[in-house]
Amino acid sequence: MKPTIYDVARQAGVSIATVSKVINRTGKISEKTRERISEIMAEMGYAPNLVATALSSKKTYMIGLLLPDISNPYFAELARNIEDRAQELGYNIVICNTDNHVDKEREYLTFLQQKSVDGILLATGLAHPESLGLVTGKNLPITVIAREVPRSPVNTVLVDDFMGGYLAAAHLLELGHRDIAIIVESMDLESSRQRLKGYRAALEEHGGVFDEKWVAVSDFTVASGMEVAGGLLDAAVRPTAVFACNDLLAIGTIQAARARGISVPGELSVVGFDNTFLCGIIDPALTTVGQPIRELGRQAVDLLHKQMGGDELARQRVVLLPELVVRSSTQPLGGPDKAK
Amino acid sequence: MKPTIYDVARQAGVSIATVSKVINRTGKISEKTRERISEIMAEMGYAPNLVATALSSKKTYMIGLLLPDISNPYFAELARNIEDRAQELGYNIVICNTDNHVDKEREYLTFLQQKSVDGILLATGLAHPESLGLVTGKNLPITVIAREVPRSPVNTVLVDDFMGGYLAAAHLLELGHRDIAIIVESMDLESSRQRLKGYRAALEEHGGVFDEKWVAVSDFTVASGMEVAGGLLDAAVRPTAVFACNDLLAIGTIQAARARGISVPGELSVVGFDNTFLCGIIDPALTTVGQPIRELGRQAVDLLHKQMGGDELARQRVVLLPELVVRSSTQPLGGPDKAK
DNA sequence: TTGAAAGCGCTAACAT
DNA sequence: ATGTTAGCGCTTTCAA
Repeated sequence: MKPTIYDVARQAGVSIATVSKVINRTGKISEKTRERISEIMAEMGYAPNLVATALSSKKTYMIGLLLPDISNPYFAELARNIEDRAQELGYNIVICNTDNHVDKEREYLTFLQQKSVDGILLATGLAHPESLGLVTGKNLPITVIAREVPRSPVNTVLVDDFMGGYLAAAHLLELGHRDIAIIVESMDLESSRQRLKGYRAALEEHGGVFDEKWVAVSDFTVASGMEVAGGLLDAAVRPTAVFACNDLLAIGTIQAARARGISVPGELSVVGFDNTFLCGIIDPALTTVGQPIRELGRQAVDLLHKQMGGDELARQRVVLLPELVVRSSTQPLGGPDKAK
Repeated sequence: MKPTIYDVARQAGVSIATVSKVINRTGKISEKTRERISEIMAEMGYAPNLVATALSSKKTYMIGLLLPDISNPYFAELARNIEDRAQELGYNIVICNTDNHVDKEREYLTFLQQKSVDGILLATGLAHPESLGLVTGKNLPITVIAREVPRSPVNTVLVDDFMGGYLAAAHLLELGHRDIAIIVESMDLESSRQRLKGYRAALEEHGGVFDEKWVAVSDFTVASGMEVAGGLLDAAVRPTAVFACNDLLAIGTIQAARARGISVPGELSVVGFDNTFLCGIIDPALTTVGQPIRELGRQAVDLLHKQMGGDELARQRVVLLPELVVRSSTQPLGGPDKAK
């Protein structure tokens, strides 16, 4: 059997309290006994049972991470950065795929609480206020990532989606495009609404006119992006540029264009959102609005960490700024020669 | 404060043992009291503290998953399937990114043990026998995924890499190719060696000759695949086909070809390995050797589950079969017209 | 500086 | 059918 603190104490001829103190570097212990006990622990191959520690100290050093689907590159990259930072701080990450289902979300939330995770990182879709209620108030630290939760006093880390939408549209407008379609992921997401608003603002600011016919809604898969983009491209009047609200949809759009013999960026410019590694992999390389995924992950963990530290800080919202990353999927209307 | 089993017992006027029994559906409890206690628990919003449960029952319902990098699509997809199955069985997954570093691997391994996870899923690279020793013997259930660990009595789930290599090469040979290069991920991996052997076997079986000059070694990134493929393509005599040992490398190969104005599949056929969702996203769509990722994940969890159930089953190795998935990145040597 | 002892919240014999 | 009680392995006052 694995040695316990009792075994160590007996072996060293001291009490378990003393051993506990050298383990945790708490209290006052003479240099001599500290060393002796340390040696003995090493010899015996002793390692504290962290479940017992958790029970008495009420800290599990576990963080629950809720996201729609870890196999989605955006979330995979996010998860990676989160885990890295958490690890640095001594925390483990428990992943929970919700598929944006309210039930799954709720199920995980209650389960994680029973497991006494120290905090929760919420990067999943429909952060229904009701679901949030499951956590909020029960003084379980939580921070929401990349999701705006209006009217809820929770810590949040996100990118400026409005600005992102603006950047994408402005880029296309500057290239001379006027018939710019936008494909949003879902109107249920505040981030989608913000990106749409940003797109609209850019349009109007540049003397353009916002037209409902250029707004298409899909879900978050390549396939649905392809389908929705197809509808746009088959319409009587076809857009010369498409702003897809995430890279997957942008890729779907490119595929839809290819299937119809429409060249990108020759006849159609495409802008994505997220700047996942996919952008560099597809052809043409995708111009996109880059989210600082790494920072998003780190800041979220840091913010949560503060809360978990008992820091009764006022709830805050950290807004990171997106950045336009120009690659090869966009070009001036009418071709590079006629560049404005 | 959250109610404990004592609160419930007091409220119901019974002993905690009775409450425990209705929680766990163990022992004999009259229908009446069961219902009454259930109601009371619901009223009080009682939920068992799983840390305490874990301490006394010695089961945490946590599984540690070690993989190189969750942001790699292959592992992300694997992780997704693993989490799904684990969730069905009531287990949570703790992710650990090792970057194939022996130290990180070791660190996580000891840490997970202290946290008393019920089992470990090892999908990380250099499963050094020594590292394995950290777990093996300490009767911590473990199963290794997609990694062959020679001479170690651990449960394993993997695909037949030899067959995979064979399928890839045979496909190219049947298309008439003779100058077929292979890019392996790392010769340290048994899977790489097996794929290479399969490739070689196919070659020789088809009357070809194995030539060292067609074997290139890279690591597991798109960039390195691109670089290594570049070397192959710039050589005096250029291959007409490349078998890359994973999709990322295959994509790198396609990019290297594109950068040189070499058309794929026109002048160069490319086959990948894994069948991640990337295959359908890039242009041309990638012909690849498909791993049954979903099955891999599920079977691994199931196998681990048996062990955790105390099933003293003999160690076993489950070998799943790969399948060739033909898409658009391969074509007969000399063009589709001259198809053999 | 060190130790005794009372929890933490639950499970599981063993009694009743 | 229900209750008593001794742990599980550790933390943390409070004494000594």
